[in-house]
Amino acid sequence: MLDPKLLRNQPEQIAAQLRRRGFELDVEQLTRLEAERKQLQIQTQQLQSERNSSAKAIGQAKAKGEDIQPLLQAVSDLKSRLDAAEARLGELQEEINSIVMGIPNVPHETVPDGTSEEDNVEIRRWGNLPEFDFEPRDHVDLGAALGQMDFETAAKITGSRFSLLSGPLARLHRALIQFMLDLHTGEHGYTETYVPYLVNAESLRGTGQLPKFGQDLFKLEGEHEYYLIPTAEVPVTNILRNDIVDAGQMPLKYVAHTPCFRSEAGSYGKDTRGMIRQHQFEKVEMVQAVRPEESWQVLEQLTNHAETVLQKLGLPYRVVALCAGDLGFSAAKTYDLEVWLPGQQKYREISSCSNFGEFQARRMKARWRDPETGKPELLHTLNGSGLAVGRTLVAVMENYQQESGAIRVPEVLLGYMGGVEVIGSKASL
RNA sequence: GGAGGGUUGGCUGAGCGGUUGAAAGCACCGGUCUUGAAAACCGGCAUGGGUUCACGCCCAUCCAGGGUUCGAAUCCCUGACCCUCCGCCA
Repeated sequence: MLDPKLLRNQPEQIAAQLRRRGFELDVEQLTRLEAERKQLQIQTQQLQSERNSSAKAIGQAKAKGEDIQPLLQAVSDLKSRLDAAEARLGELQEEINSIVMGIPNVPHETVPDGTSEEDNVEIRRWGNLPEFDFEPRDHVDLGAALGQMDFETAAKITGSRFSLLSGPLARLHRALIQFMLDLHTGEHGYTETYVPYLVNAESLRGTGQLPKFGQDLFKLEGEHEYYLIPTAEVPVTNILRNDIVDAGQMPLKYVAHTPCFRSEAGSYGKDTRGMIRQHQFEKVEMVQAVRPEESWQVLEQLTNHAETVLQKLGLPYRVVALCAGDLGFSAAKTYDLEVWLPGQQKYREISSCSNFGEFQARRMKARWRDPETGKPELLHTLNGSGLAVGRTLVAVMENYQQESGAIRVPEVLLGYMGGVEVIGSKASL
């Protein structure tokens, strides 16, 4: 949520910034509603003030034993006028609020211009692309040949966009999770958290998935209005909702592994092959809550934390700055990490690291006490995948494949693999 | 599933329907004292909104939403969440 004061006082400037990301702010409508609200609010408050003072006068008169009938007479029609004013004000505020909740974050000045993925800007590359003296296969072929990745059976159990892993490949998947958590807790200073995988609507509003993107979510039927989490960002960031954090505890750094559930509505026909785009996938997510003045520096650090995972796994990648038009709803700036997939001969997104500034914090009233002022102030939130586990598995399979179709286990994962060094060798079966 | 109890400021915790936006304690900030610190003492200290050049003034907020009333933290209804006991259970 943007600062309502800013929205009120300089709507044109904000509209210009939002236009960069392709969002058209109806300034005329907003200023009209605001003017109306203001006038109505003043009027309502005057009536309330009148009610309060007359009620007080009646109380005092009664205490002195005076006759209160004339006073009661005087306020007889106040109530109806006040009720009407309050009702209209409430409607108006609701209307304004629903508009404001639907306005995306303003892109940071360093975010490149552009309207789509095509305009994203490559920042840096790491690693050498693997060279094969055979035609590299993609993870679907590799997995099928191994007999350890089975989309048909997953479709039987549930439907499309689910996967079934087995044997050493399933273990490799788990090993990646352990490795990532150990790395972020052990070397990057994050606190491991275990969180609910079902969340309420308020939490989704806090991080920005609602009210606009309900169609991307799986919603439970039944007694409770609960949703499956689309990312750990939702439960982890909402730890701070309605909280005031002591300055001494900052920065707060959380890491969590969770499954993520996405309906992928509107992505029909896109990435239908393999594990790239699934309704259910595992992700290790880093979340930070920091002092406002630190957030831009922290975004760079957090991105580096995600990069470290790829570096340790020896997976070549590039870092891309999303252009304004490609930014997510709540983000002020985002770096995507794209890993090299030999099977597709392409870089594919494997992590997304964003600074949300105070956008999420304002929605969820996540604050910290600034020792300078002694006042509670909005903190800044950031998060990044560290990493998407399914896609990392894909990347490992494709980059570490052998001509035989076997998969060599990356060095850093050996300790998690119970002695398996090559998946698909006789020894692993 | 059954029966009770609860939700008040950063925290703990009082609160007869009428100067209660809210006692008290803790925490925090400032001051006195002290060589310094602690202790003691004095003072300050909720959030959001409106208005003012400013001092200030006004409005809202005691889980949420309705209701009763001239007036609600306080009474009534509904809901959410938490706790205790019983039952069931990984």
